[in-house]
Amino acid sequence: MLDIRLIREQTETVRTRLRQRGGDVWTLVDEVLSLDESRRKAETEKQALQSERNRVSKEIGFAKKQGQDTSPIEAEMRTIGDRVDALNKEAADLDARQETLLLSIPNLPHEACPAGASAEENPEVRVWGTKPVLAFAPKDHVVLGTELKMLDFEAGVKISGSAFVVYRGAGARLERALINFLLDLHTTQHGYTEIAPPLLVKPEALVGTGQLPKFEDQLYACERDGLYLLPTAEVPVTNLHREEIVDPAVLPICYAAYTPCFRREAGSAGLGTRGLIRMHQFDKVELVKICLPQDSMEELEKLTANAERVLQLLGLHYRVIELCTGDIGFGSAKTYDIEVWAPGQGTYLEVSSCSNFGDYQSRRMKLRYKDAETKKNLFPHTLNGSGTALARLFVALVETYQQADGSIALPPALQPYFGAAEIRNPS
RNA sequence: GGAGAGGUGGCUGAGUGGUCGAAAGCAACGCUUUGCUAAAGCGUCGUAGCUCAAAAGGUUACCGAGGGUUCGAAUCCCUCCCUCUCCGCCA
Repeated sequence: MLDIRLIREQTETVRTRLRQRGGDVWTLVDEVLSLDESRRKAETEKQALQSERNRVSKEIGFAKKQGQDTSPIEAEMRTIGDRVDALNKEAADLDARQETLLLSIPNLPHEACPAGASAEENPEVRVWGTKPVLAFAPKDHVVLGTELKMLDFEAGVKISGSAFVVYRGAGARLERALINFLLDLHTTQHGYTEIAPPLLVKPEALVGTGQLPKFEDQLYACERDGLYLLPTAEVPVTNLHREEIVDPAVLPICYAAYTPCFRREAGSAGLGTRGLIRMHQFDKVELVKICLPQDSMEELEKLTANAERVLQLLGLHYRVIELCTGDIGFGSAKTYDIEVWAPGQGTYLEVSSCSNFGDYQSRRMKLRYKDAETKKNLFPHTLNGSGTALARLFVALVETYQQADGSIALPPALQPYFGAAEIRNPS
């Protein structure tokens, strides 16, 4: 969340930057400021009374020891107590309202975030490789996966409903090979520590990373237990250090985690999309970083490069785009999306979104570090990016490496993980 | 799920109604002494809010969480949560 002091002291800047996101969130600035003013007024008044009460209470203690009758003062203090209670309620109420409001205000886009109204204005940053040229009409992954008995969409529907899939045989094995390949790459080559987190998380964790309170309708909830299925490993992994004061010497902290991700995709336009493109459950390897504020932009570049490395090693053509102010996510200050080419789709698919959240998440989750010089507790910056999403990587992979005879030739990097060089029809 | 024990500052641990944000020890940091190390001495050493132009200072809150009793609560009462041990169940 945004620092209320920043809103107070640099109101115009905050308003302007929020405005760049589009919509009308910027209008919440005035609301939060007026709430803040009443809150502080109530607080100050309350504290003056409490101070008075503390002082007199001590005097009563002394007087009683000397055997004096203190009942008149006590009666007087009772009325002060009542006023304190009332003011306390008022202050607590205003504080809660301010907190709620602050939690629903998105992050400020960074100066380095390109201005723009919508996805159409996202600039392309770079392109790697070229679109593969096939000597035949490419099949899409649904056809390929079904023919090779790797993907069973009907079974997914039977067991769990639409937008669920069953991987089987070589498909299940390929998925597992990809997971291992990605984790090994990031842990042994890029210096990330592997994490295997719980898949059910508390609401506090989701507030910390920004999914709650605003996006509850996108989450699967286990109401009996007050837990949610995670929509991304970003949630448990970033929250590993929630409410901690970390030693700056250990920064940057770099974590890599494989987890399934669960998303309701309520109201999502693409939910009817054919195949694996948009599922309620999909696998993902997520990269998370916690670093010093001055390092976060450089870390974002590294993080993005680490995710790109996946596609390079797999020989998949991709492009990197930068999200403009009108398109970046709720908590993000700057985001790169990596889109891989899928020949069967004839389009680019987003397989990674790498974001610098600045101190937006760490403030929400009270994650801090003690500054070596000033000894003050400051908020570190958090980042995360997919490294990468598996389902769409699967799509790009089988569609790119499909052969004229309907088999799939796997790229060399994956062969040791898969245990074979190609996937053929098992029958 | 059943029974019991317990939750106090980075850690250990004292504190059963008043001057306690909290003794003491350890750890950490700074200074002094010291050829280095070690040791000793002195000092500093929680978090958040409000106030203040800022710093200093002042002030409030926080002893698992939330309520209650009281002029006054770490301390008394209630509810909840968590941890540990044992039993049951279980991958």
